[in-house]
Amino acid sequence: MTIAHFLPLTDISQADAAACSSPLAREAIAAERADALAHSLKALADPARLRILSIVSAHADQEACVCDLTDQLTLSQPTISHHLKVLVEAGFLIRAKRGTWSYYSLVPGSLTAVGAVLAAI
Amino acid sequence: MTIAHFLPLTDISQADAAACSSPLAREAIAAERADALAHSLKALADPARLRILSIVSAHADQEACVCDLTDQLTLSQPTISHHLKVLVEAGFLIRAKRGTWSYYSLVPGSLTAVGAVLAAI
DNA sequence: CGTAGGCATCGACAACAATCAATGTTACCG
DNA sequence: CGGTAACATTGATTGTTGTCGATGCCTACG
Repeated sequence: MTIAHFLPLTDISQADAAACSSPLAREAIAAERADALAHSLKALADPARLRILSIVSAHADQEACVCDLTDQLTLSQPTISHHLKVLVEAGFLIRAKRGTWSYYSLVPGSLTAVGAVLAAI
Repeated sequence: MTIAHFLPLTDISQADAAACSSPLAREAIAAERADALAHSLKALADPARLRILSIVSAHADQEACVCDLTDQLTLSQPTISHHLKVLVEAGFLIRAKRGTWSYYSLVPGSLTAVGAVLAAI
């Protein structure tokens, strides 16, 4: 009978850890969740895309067409289309084509959700 | 005397906008703010770095040494050092060297701040 | 129909970033 | 001191990404 019998199992496993290590208060994020979150953040981590989201969000009807963006961003039209595609595929924008124009609008709650996950890390 | 005299100034300026455009409810994000936010998000937009932050945050004393990270991440030690440097320079981690070991801890509120800015876009 | 305008896609290129092996630096220990 | 252990830095490589010109597609309009 040793003192180990009176310790919780986690303390026994800690005996294997390095000397510098301290106990865990909870589980760390899983690898797949980190991958998914990183994917979302990668879509947001570009100045042009952040400005696109902000311009869309600043419109009274929460909608902007590509011409609104080419006016305000000093980028070529193909580049803006590329950024829009990234944001749509990441789930932050949805596209609505009406006539000749394409209108982009925010997916409600998508930015808030990412922000909340970040704050919970 | 035309009808324009009875319209608010914003409507007059809107006359210059393209036909597809809708009125703005507020200002969009400034270019420099977008740059700064993108820089922060770029530091976070990597699975390994998110896991590092989570592992640090999961420790009871909110502190982890490099050996904790090399144990849990399947990455070489130089790569982990590189990610740690990125997170320190972006203002999410601080480094405390004690003896042979380097201990990394979260900068309080840094993640929450980014999350809040995101949600406000 | 033919033409023009709005937008998406393609292909190419340059800049950047993630990774690792090798090496350097610093502190501890015998 | 010499050796070892923990971590940082360097250099090279490879994959990724932002950007643009050229082109294609679709819709409206005369």
